[in-house]
Amino acid sequence: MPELPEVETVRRGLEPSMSDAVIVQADINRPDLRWPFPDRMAERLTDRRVTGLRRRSKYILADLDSGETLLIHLGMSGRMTVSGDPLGQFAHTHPAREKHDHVVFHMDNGARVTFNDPRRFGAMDLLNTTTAETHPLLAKIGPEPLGNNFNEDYLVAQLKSRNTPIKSALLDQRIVAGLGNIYVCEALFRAKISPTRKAGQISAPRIRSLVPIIREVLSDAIAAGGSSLKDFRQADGELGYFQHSFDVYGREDAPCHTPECRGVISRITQAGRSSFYCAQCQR
DNA sequence: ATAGGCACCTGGTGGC
DNA sequence: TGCCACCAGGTGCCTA
Repeated sequence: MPELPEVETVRRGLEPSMSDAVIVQADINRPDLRWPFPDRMAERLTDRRVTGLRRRSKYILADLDSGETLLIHLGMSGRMTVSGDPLGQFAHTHPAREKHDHVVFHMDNGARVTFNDPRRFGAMDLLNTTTAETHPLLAKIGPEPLGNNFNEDYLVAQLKSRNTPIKSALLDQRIVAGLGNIYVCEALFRAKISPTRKAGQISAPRIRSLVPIIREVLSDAIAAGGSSLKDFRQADGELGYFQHSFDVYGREDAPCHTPECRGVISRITQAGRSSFYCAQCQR
């Protein structure tokens, strides 16, 4: 589910409940997600004020007044939802604990933030705020696609000597952060580039064209409140709308959206994952 | 260094 | 209903 736009949507949804609020209780309902939780995680979170909520790639980073930062990754199926009354003005009830509710943060404003993740590919860790960028999970990640360090010259230089399909290259988080299977397919469609084309053999002008397109695809999705598939929900439980805007993802055998194009969308497997594209107009 | 494949885990869907 | 195969948003790790 969660690529950069979904993670950013979740971050924004959590902000009113978590930012500048104190975690008065942390329920840790199992010992691990993808990896074991850090030592004494509940104690290290309890009574800590969240001083800021950031996002880096697909990670949410909650800065704490202890000088530590809580790192959260949603994996494939992770969700974070808010219940209760963040303003703390009214009596309210919280929903019962559900299956796969692995971590629950009780905030001093009355909000409850629940991390639910059936497949448990997600992760949490605690790291020093000042050295967060050197954390093993963050150290090798490339530039933010919506930031200034991701630009045309950079992408051309990165892809120039790559012998891997452009699809795989754009999924490589070391080249650019935050893209996943859906938005790579969508960006390549808008750029009219076949996912099978070797990155290094695509002309510089076409590579350059990918930069504003990637920015646009991600911005559109964030503006729509995230997408992704079937069950993506924003922190307030509302469904994201971008899923209604997919041109290729999940549209196997459906007509190509390019005006005048008579093609239908194909699904192929690359590196074990589905790629959707129009073989007629993506070259 | 780079590229490709597997593993981790659960649930939903569709066919028989 | 039951069983089974296949598919799913990610990414660390291992092997050539």
